[in-house]
Amino acid sequence: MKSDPAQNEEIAGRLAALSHPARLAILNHLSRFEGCGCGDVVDSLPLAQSTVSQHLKVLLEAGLITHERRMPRSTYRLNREALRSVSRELNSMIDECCAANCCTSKHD
Amino acid sequence: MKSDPAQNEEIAGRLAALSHPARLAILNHLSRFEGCGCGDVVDSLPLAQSTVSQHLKVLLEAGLITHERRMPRSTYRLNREALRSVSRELNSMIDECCAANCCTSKHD
DNA sequence: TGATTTCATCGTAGATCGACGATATACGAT
DNA sequence: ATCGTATATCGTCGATCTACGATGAAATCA
Repeated sequence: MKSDPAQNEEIAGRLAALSHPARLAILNHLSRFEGCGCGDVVDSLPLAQSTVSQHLKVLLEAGLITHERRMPRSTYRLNREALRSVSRELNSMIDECCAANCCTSKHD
Repeated sequence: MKSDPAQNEEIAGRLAALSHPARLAILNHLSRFEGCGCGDVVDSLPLAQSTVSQHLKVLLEAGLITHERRMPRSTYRLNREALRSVSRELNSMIDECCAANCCTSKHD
């Protein structure tokens, strides 16, 4: 129930990976076209190939997607388990915040 | 069910407010000590007063906390409704991603 | 072999973030 | 009126983010 700095850091990191519209759009695209390559994603967004590749890297490093580098076409897939896990973590953190019947009101 | 760019932008914005360990710690603190002022938060974190004030502003602008500017001590409170709403939004977005039985696999 | 396709990475420029100290503001108390 | 406390805002600096074009590597195709 304590606010663990390390845990905050971890959750914040995962949320950071999610906090960019392009990355959300990429996740959305991957959810509809399982196993598509970088180029497919590029076609679905108004961004340069290198930019999309960067965003994919961010998502990959956050563990939210997986990567199969089978040239020439590499495939990206959602890591649904990880996504659900982030969602659950945020949920429980917020639940704790909301449930906490603030034992002590410091001033009032 | 479409990936709406505007909606992505909005969710991403809220998540961005949450994606910093100090801000999570602040929310946590506020959940335990309802209605405390900036100084109280400062005492609970290894950050300068101006920095904490900044973070509070970010949370405020994201609508995740409320502010009652009753000088000399202003009070910040969690906006539990907004927090739950963010959590729910992320949840449903991820649910959609996970549920989507990717109709078409572009290549395989 | 050489050309093409697909993708990752590098280098870079501009924008934004995160932190701080210093300063300004608002108010209560003396 | 002045002082002290609590807080917000400003200015700044370094670090990180976001975007791009250019380049490099890997595999397939001609």
